[in-house]
Amino acid sequence: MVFPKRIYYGFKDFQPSSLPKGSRSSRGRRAAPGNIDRGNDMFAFNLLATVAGNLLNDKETQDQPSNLTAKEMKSIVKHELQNDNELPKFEPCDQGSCDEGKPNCETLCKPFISQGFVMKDCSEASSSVVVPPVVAKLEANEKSSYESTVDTGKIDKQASLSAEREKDGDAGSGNRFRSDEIITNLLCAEDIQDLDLKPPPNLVSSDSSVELPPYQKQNYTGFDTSIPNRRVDVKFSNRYNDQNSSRCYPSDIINSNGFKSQCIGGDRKIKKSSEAVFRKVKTSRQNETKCMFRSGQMYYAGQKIQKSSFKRRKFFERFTSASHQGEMKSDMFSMSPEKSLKGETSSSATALNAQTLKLKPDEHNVKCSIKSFMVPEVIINMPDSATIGELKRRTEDALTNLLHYGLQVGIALQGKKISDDSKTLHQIGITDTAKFGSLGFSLEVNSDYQHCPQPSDASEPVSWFPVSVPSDICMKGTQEDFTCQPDAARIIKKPKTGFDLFPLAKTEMQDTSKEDVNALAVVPVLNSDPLSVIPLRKSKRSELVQRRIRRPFSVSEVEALVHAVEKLGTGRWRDVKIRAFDNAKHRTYVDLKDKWKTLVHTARISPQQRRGEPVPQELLDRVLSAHAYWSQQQARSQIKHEPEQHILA
DNA sequence: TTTAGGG
DNA sequence: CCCTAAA
Repeated sequence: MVFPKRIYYGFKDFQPSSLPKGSRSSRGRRAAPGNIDRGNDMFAFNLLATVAGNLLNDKETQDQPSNLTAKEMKSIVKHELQNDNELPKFEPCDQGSCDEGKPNCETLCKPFISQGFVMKDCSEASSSVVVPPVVAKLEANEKSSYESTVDTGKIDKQASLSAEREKDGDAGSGNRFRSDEIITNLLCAEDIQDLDLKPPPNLVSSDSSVELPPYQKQNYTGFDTSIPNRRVDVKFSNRYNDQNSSRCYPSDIINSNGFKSQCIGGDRKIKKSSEAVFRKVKTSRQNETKCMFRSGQMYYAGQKIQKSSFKRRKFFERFTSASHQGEMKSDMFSMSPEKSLKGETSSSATALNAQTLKLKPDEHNVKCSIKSFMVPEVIINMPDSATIGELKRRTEDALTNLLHYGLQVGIALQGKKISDDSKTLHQIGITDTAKFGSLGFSLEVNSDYQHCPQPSDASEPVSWFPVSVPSDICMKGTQEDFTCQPDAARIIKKPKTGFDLFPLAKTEMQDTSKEDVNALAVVPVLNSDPLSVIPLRKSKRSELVQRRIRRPFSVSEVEALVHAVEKLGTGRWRDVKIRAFDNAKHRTYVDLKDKWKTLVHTARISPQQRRGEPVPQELLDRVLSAHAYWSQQQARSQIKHEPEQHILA
């Protein structure tokens, strides 16, 4: 997967009068396309996209044998995500677009965010004020140059798509402007401050609900030439308008964290199009507002982009039609069927793939290239005095956290979710005959997120630490709402990357209520539709429930377990749990029972056969003796009771 | 829900 | 760790 390391933003004067007055139903979660909410998804999305894009890193292609099961594929993808050691770098206002000598972009952006960026109060939106969307568009300033980068066989297709793009572009030309302008706008603090972000009267709503735009539809075109250097970008366009855009990432822009990319014609500016809808809501708590990020798409750039181009394709209908309300629309990604000779692996295949997926003779290879991910809805609660930088880091925290614990990978084929993880790619039809672009990846919230460790969890490694920023982060899942105990998310795991939380300014810390200081709370998104609140495990998609992460027992845990079992015996796992693991929320009594089972087994095998962290022999001896003792007790009690029952009978 | 045991 | 019959 390859994502741009930086995303550029530009602000364009909004045009309140031209904004349609959207209907605002009480349910309000899904607004009709084209309503007043259009626009600001872009910013929200890009915030997320940038973070996630960086998190996801450059896992560009994956060579998968076609007998790989969907489950395995998901596992691999997730593994890729989680193994990404790159520091998330969150740059909603890209430094790269700020010329030297200019004030830093956080300062520039602050007036923007303080005026209109923050939009929604999750809890009580007694009245809402709709802020006109601030539209940012970065338009392609080249489209002809890219043809040379793609296989000739695809030229025709691209040409036709180009034509379509032109057509659509004209339709939306009113909002388009050149990237140069955008960047200029972005860089001019005065301009930003001069923006009149006050909403027009007709956009003030007293409705108690806030209407949110539906998930963005995506138009996607991607041509994977299977030649990294000739990789062609995909393009997304949100549903609000079908304007096209394309982008090119000059090396000096994209380069970040060692990520090198090249762009022929490096003087050209990045091109991209997206929107974001922001709304402002009066909140009960003054000085605090919440950012609500709707899901969006991530843009990506190939590692060695030489040209970029956008073609369009009506692609999302499949997804939307097949999608359940509240379900995150599938992402796009392309797959290029690719036959592999025996033992041949793609040079871009990751080490993981290389060692995990050994191709058998005559096995077909399927090359998967993830083009983008959609990010589940995230709501971030923070004071409006916060700067963009804080928002960035807050979002980083949230996404980092979610990537570690809350996200799983979903796979869809032609818009239809693949629910059977055991099916192989071949069985599903993802083989030679796979149609280009028919496979979708998505990031989803997994139900086990509620199992995130708690501060009281004594068995948790010290790497758990309280988040030092006050924030509430709501996240809406893909298929199901997920909930997390409020304090369950007050800690996040410090990434191995050494990613540090930003220190909040003292003044701001003081302004924040104590209750919030250590809260990185994942709170359930209020769902106005009770019918949609369906327990995950009881849904038909139960197959999608992610397996809990493996958490090997530490020696100290084993010690506690052995001690408890010595005391209580082997048939009272609930008591063992309460006695020794009451504060280890991730250890269920079933887990303890299973662990005991494996301990007994471990104790019986030779030390050479044992794996994992070695358990002291002393403990294993105690396991055996305790097991023997309680087995005997159990047998005795049966002998003792059976006659009684016989007598009673 | 908890136990017990196979997968 | 998961799944689930049985209690």
